[in-house]
This record gives sequence, C-alpha cells and structure tokens, in this order.
Amino acid sequence: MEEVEGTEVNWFDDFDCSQLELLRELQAQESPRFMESQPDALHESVIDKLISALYSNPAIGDVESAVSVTFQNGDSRGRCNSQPMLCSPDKGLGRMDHKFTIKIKTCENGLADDDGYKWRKYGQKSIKNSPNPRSYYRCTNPRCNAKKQVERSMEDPETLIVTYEGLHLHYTYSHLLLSGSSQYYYSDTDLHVAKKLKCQSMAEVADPPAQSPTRSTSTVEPRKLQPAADGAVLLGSADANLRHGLLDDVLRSSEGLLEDVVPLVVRKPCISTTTSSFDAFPSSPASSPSYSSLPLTTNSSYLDLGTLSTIM
DNA sequence: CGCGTTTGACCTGCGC
DNA sequence: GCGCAGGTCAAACGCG
Repeated sequence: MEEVEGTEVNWFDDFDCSQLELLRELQAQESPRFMESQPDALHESVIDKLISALYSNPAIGDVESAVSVTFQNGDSRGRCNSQPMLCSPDKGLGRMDHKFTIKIKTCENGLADDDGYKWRKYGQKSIKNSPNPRSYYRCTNPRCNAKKQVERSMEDPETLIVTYEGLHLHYTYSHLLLSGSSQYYYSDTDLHVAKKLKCQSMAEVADPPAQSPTRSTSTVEPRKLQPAADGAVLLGSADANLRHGLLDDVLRSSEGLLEDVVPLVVRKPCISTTTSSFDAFPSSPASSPSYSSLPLTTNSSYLDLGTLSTIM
C-alpha cells in the first residue's frame, strides 16, 4: 500500500480565527450589501447555506479530507500512543469507491480499533506472504453495508491496518448513547442499546446527577433566532455567546453526518484504550468515553475548512 | 437463548 | 481453461 502523507491538523484550531473568517468570505460573496451594513452579523442566506451543507450527505471530499490526516505519535496532550498514525485514501483522492485505509498503533493494554461502530466478524483469511491473518468485519446494522478488514502490519506487529469500505447508513452507537432521542433507534440492535439508555435515563430521573461540567446534546435548548428586518440573523460581536452557540449547534448537528463515515478513532484519536473493539459500549454508558466529555466547542474542528469550502 | 466468533467450504476475479 | 488468492457464506461452537 502506498502511503500518502496527509496534512497535519491541529484538532483545536481556533474556530474564530480561521473558519469564521471563511464564513465572512462567503458572506461577502452572498450579500455584500448586508456585509457592509452589518459587518459583525451573518446573513440568513449564509447560515442557511452552512446548515444545508452540514445536513446534507457528506461529500466524499469531506470524508477524505477528514481521513487524510497525519497524527503524530504521542502528542503533547498526554494521550496514549494508541492512535491512527497515518490515514490515506486507498485509491487516491477523488474516487467514489468509499474505501480507505488507516493504520492504528495499538496500545500496550490492547487494541485501539474502537471506531464507535459495532462490527461483526464474518471471516478470517490468511494472506499470502503475510504471517498475520486478515479479519473481515461487517457492521451489525442489517441495513448498513459498511465493512472493514483488519490485519496486523508486517513491519510493525503493533500496528493494525484497517481498511474501511462502504458508508454507514446510521449514527454511531456513541452518538446514539448521547442523543437521548428516540429518532435514532430503528434497528433491533439499536433498540437493545436504547433500552439500556432508557434504564439509565430513568435512573437519572430518579436520582439526578450533579450538574455535569460537560454539555450533552439532549440538554441543549434549541435557540430561537430573531431575524432582523432584512431577514438577517444577528450574530454580531455584541452577542458572541449566541454566535458561538449557533455555530456550536451547527457543529453539533454535523456530528452525526461526518461520524457516519469517518471512524471515531480517526476523528478523535485515542478516544478509547480498551482491550476490545466492542468495549465502546459497556453496560454503563456513563462510564464510557463519550463525546459529551470531549471539547465539543467552537474550537473543535468538526466544521473544517474542507466543509466550508464545499459551500463556497 | 441470543449473539458473536471460528473455520472450512465455496465463490469470484484475475493473471497466465 | 486453469490455478491462485482474496472475499464471503454458513454451520458449529462458545459465552454470558
């Protein structure tokens, strides 16, 4: 496999400094007059475009830009070394085969191929000229045709080569755990997880936990935007919280789209150091690593430059 | 009992 | 057409 070196990405890029700037560029194109009169506001058309782009199916370019990321082994934030080392589209950029390969460095205490989905192994095959067999996995969701192949690297036995094929037609189970909404539960397997969630939420109702420092999707109140007279939604600097809040919500709403096709381990390196690929959903979801405990703020790179570029 | 893994058999594509 | 290698199927089995 030819390894394509990706672009190094700071997962905590300052949203305001780079991505909001792109929004303003878009706005300058969309409605220059409004931009002139309200330099600190985003025009409704820009917001509509942004939202529609995020709510539509992810373009393959978004996926590839998301996976074409080089992670440095052992970063300065004290994460463990279990993280994707190199991500590369399997057959080059621009192809529509929905297939890409990542390399994952395993942790000392186990594998690190937890990608947020539940997989079922359907085969194993020894590969010619390779001492390590290749395992074949299929998404447990019967309506989903996503597959992955996992094999150990010949050069480095601690490295797993994971090839993903096809797109997930559903949310990740991690997302499901956080959603708190029944709209995501549609399969038997999902219902099984949902039942656990329901039990947990009922327990929380009976014994509400102390206010969490993190913010889950289910607790986010929908924001009521007050359109200005000319149809614009004022998100000026005087209301930075609202502006951040809207973008935060947009970012959050996009979570279930990009994550459908980009493995969790790619999007959030080393989110799990568990010993099994299926340990992402322990019986107690509250104890599992979850998005709600991650810095899902406007500093997040969920809305990346590539996404913005698709609507410009 | 349900779900996931294992594993040998079978299928398919490709090169010669 | 043949053989090989990779991919998939499905029955058997294990585990909780």
